[in-house]
Amino acid sequence: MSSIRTLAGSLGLSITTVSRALDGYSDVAAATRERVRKAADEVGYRPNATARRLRRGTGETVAFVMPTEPGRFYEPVFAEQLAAIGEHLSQHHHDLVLLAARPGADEAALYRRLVEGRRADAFIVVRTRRDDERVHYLQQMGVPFICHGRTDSAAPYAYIDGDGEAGFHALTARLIARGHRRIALLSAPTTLMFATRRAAGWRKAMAEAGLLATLMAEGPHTEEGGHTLASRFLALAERPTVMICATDRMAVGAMRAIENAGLKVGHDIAVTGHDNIPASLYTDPPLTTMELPMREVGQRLAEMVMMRLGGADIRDLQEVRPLVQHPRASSGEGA
Amino acid sequence: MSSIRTLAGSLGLSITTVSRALDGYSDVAAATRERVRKAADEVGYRPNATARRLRRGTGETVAFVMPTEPGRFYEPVFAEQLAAIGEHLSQHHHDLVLLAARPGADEAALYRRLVEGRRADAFIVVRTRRDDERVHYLQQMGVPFICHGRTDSAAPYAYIDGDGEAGFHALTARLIARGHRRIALLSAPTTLMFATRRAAGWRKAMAEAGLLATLMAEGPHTEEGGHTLASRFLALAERPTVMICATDRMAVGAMRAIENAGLKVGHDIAVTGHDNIPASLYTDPPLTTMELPMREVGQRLAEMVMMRLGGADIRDLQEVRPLVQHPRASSGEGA
DNA sequence: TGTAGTATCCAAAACGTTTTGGATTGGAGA
DNA sequence: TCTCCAATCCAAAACGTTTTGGATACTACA
Repeated sequence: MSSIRTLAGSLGLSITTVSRALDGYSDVAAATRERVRKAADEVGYRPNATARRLRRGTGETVAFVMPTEPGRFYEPVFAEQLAAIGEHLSQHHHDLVLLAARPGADEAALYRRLVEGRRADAFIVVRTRRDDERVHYLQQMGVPFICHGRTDSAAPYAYIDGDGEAGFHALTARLIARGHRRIALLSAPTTLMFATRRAAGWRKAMAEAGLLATLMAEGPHTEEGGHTLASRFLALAERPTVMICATDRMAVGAMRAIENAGLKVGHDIAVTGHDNIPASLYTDPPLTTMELPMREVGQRLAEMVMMRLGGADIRDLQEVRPLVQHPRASSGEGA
Repeated sequence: MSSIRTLAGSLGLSITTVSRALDGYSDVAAATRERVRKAADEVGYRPNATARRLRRGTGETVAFVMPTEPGRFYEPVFAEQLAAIGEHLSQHHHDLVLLAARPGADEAALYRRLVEGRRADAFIVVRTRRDDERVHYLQQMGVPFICHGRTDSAAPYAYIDGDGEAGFHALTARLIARGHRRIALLSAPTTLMFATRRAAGWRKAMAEAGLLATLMAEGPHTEEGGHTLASRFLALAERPTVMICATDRMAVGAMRAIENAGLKVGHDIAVTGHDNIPASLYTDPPLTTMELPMREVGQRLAEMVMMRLGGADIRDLQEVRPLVQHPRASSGEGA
């Protein structure tokens, strides 16, 4: 029944010695250690994770709560990131537990349940909002966490984020240099931090060129959202010559609206996105975009969680990464 | 320190009574139960999950191992399914732990670690293969699991699957009825069970119409894979008038290859896919596809796992679901 | 020979619950 | 008054580890 007990029994050793042999302590003879290791291998003994966790006082568990909105709103980006996080954490013998909740009451209750029941000893917080109650709560409870994205918190917190502001600034400046003047921004909801940052980059480049940053609208960051906002801009008397979209999914919707209006993307109107989703290479024409490589982010997120759990200082766990630009034909650039 | 102990102490009750009060046993007075409940609420007491699991002997944990291939190969479909599973499991106070491994040695080692260390008491197995060692292993160890997709196992196993065979059969028959004769299949690797099933449906419809099912090629189910296979078919002397793709991502790649060759999708050549990814509505023209709704599958998968853990018979947990067809302009159908 | 030091092992406590098997009390019925 | 039963509570065991604080035997050295 009790696994380490039977193993110890069959070897004529105490469970203490078996435990210490397998953990590589120096106070067990090399010969004994080998004997124990071999026997454990043979019977496929592996310490019961729950018991070890209880004794050690650590759950060895990191929680990832997916924000799910009602309706079709999944983030393709999550899958790749999750795979990277899971892969990396399991190398450190930690489990990634995945939960899902709609932002709001459900989400708050879930966080409380996880923290109070000690079901997770660290969190990864994604899709950060400008005023983010998840961050407030975790700070207040003193639970370690790493954000993917920034927030408007006064107290310091650990994060990794793509430099969306610099990315959109560079993109906008590039397009202005190519002669564009009426540059519209199709933004995601600005309660989301990433949308705010990207908008700031666009606005800054416009200001530097002495252009008015008036052509901005925000909506859901889906194909449909992009389609709706683009249609609105197309109806203008003086329509924009560029539509900068907050995400590739929005850009796909915008491209469709433009073509439906009998115009040619990349010729009559430039379109750009963000994320470099696989399909962006296969739109017609290929979509100009930029990205923060999700595998790397996932891996780094996992590393940062482990460092935080190891006691690393929050201030050493704040990273802003440059985005990789992919200029393509949808903005009259690239191949 | 010890949470239930302090709570009991502050109430002047034994920990037994506190525990039973919170669990709703009938041998504690109604008044006491209320008193305990209120006190627990006030101090935010929640039983330590690890301790409860150890005592109860159940990990309350379901594992989901994502198959990750090297290179860019994420499945957008996973994210939505995972969200649904996570949401549903957590209602039953179970955790979904997410791991990732490349099919092969890594994957086998991971399964062993999970099972032997009792880190999971049930599994969800996705992207099933015709000869699937994960299924063999779990059957042999007697660990409960549910497959998304079928496999060639002799022993019974629990699964939920879309009826890809019927779906591709219906689609092919529909296109034959519209006058098509040279119908090509752009298949995913046939080691994957879903690819085999879909191919079977296509082949059957061709046979019923007395047509030769020779135009078939297989490759990675990505945009690039679809592009490559489509290019190959376009080089044929007598090129196909339909390209049925195993997935929407392949279809997106195929559409691009066709347009690059100066042909018009939906007019010169019909293209179809499978998955109904959000972008499929926004390709030009909109992509004919079909789907097994992932939210429903995720939820059902979670339910089935709970039933299996509750001792339900495997034979009652085998479901094949019809696909929802979405005929659109890429095959000259729909709006 | 005695003693200190080292190498190797182990019994028992602890982690925070749930559950088992009573113990105690008070009231109803004889 | 005594017995029995129901209602309410509780002490202690158990879950399977890890860790603490020795115990034992052997070696080396004086």
